[in-house]
Amino acid sequence: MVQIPKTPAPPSPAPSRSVPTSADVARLAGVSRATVSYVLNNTSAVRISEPTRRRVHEAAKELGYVPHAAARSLRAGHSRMVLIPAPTFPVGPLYSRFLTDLQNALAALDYTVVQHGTGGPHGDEAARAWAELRPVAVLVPGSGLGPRGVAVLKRSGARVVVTLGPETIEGAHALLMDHDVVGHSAGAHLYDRGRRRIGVVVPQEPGLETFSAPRLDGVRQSVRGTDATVTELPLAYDEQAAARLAARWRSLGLDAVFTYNDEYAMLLMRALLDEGIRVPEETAVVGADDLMLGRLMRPRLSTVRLELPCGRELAELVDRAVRKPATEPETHKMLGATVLHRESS
Amino acid sequence: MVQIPKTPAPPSPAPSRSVPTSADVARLAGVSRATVSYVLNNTSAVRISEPTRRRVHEAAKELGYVPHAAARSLRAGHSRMVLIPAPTFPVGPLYSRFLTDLQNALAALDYTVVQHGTGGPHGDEAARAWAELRPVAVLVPGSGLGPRGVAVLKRSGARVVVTLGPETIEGAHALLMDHDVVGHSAGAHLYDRGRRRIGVVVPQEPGLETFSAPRLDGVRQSVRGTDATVTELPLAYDEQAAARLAARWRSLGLDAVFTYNDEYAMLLMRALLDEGIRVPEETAVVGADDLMLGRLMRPRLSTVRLELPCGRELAELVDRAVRKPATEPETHKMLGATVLHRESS
DNA sequence: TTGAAAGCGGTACCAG
DNA sequence: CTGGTACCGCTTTCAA
Repeated sequence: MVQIPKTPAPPSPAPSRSVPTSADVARLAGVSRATVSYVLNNTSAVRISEPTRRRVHEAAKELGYVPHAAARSLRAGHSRMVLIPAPTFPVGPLYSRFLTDLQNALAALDYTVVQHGTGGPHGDEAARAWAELRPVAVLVPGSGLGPRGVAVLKRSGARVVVTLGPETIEGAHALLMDHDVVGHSAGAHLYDRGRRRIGVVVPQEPGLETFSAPRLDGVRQSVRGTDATVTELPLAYDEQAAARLAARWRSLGLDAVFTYNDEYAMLLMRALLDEGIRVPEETAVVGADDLMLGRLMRPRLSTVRLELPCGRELAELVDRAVRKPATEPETHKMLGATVLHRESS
Repeated sequence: MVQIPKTPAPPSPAPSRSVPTSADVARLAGVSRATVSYVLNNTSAVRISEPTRRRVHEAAKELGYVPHAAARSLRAGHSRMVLIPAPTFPVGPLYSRFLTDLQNALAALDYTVVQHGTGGPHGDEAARAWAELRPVAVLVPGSGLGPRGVAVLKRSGARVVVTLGPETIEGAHALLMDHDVVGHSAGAHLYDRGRRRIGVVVPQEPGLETFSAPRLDGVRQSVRGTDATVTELPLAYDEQAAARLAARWRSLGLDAVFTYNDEYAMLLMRALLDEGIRVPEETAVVGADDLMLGRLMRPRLSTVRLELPCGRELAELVDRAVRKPATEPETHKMLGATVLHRESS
């Protein structure tokens, strides 16, 4: 039976140039849109005859039909999109791997993971832009999202908001990734090795305060109530700055330094060595993040290895929360830290 | 005037828990949905009285109304979403900065940038998942997208497909980011400095072939027709592997090595030095990507600095192509490379 | 200046 | 087993 289009002569001159819809597939297969939907979604509540299924599949393939996610989620009233704001600063291999793991784990649970490039600084206004996409879950690394932002997301249908930062936010699940454990480990390690005048490098680069402040704080905590002192050392990520700091090193009277991460450690350690300061005899140096390259320094760099939650764990937490949103926001302390003692401390 | 809901008693028991729509705003403001749309979009073709505008804005704010992007783009027939597949491997600070720049530039042109976490390896099936989102443009770094994938995207409404890779793909704009210029620069530099037996490190890590193969090829090209030889040196990113390679270094009889990038350079250089091989006297070492840390090595690491296109340029190209899709796919050679000669070569 | 109504592409009821 | 149809939330004519 030949299908006759309902509209006798559609004004569109070149139908080939437009995007195929399920109606086009239905027309070509000689069935209704409903049937197309049933077939392509393998709807179990409905049995479609094998010949029909084949015709639909063939028509879909021939037209290069791809379903329209927006239309689908509009109708469904919800999506399976997990939204993660894209980081605005260069991110280390650690976080990179974590993100890839997480994406794969979520993809395995049939979520669509999307990193949204935010215009302004991650803030409550950014939350509005995210909310427009009606994600089912939002994972926000770092701080910067306030209770208002969380509220906006929740009001627009997000069933889960998870913050991966140093603090708990009202209304959101929190994966407390408080970097203070890093500083704490480093501080304790240095104290145990007899160091008492501890410097802590704080990067000048913007966007890193989120991590550097808690790390500094962790060192402070670790020596609280002892006779050890903690000195904050602002440092920009370039050789001259490091050289300047090294030049006045002896006047600072420090016997140890925790450098925020391995990159700053390598930068500073090189400058110290060039200045004739012996490591670790005169000054112990501890970095963080366990970069491969730290092992190449002489002396080999001691470092604090951060243990991020594995992607699958987090993915399952998200999935659980999506399915049973009644649960109160949970707070988990997710971060572990281990000192890898090598030669520089 | 009190508004009376059209439906006498809607079955929804808790309307407070559902997402506010423009209809809710209209109801609260005592106007029609059309008016709400006009006000919130500042539609210039229609003049709305000031009191009405205020009422609408207040209602929207009170309800915490956020427009539904899917519904909007469904109605409009197009979106302003630019889709970029998320990289699946740890990415350097260089590319990281490039991406951030690009995102900002596109955001300034009022596009929504979204990185899509692909399940499988970037391929033509992944293109289907991207196409479901109906992005107006797709930027694909690396290779892995074939002509079929491009066709799928185009058929589902993408007005621009740009590949940022080593090769041109049928139907897509190509920003030829052929990393061969990196290898070429390094090879030429080494040849100029009298080196004739050149090794090239090729990382064993998966996902890096996209870059390593062209870089190797570039070195080959640079010495074609001369008496110089090029030797491929597979290397995993760990200390033992580097030590093993260094142990048999003298038997290889090489007087120079280009190491893919600075990280591998540092790894290998350390191993060579530990083996007692003098750099650069016996063997010259050149890395790539100009990492800060390379400067800290002794001898300071020579490197090839890659010049990525600036984000704004690319954003404008995309914007132009979106607005005038009639244009033939263009092919641009976007990559420059400069040798930074320091002490290791 | 404002409102009614027709869709955009899919899904899921209910009837046949 | 399949077709008709009423939506999902929003924009945009066309009338009033």
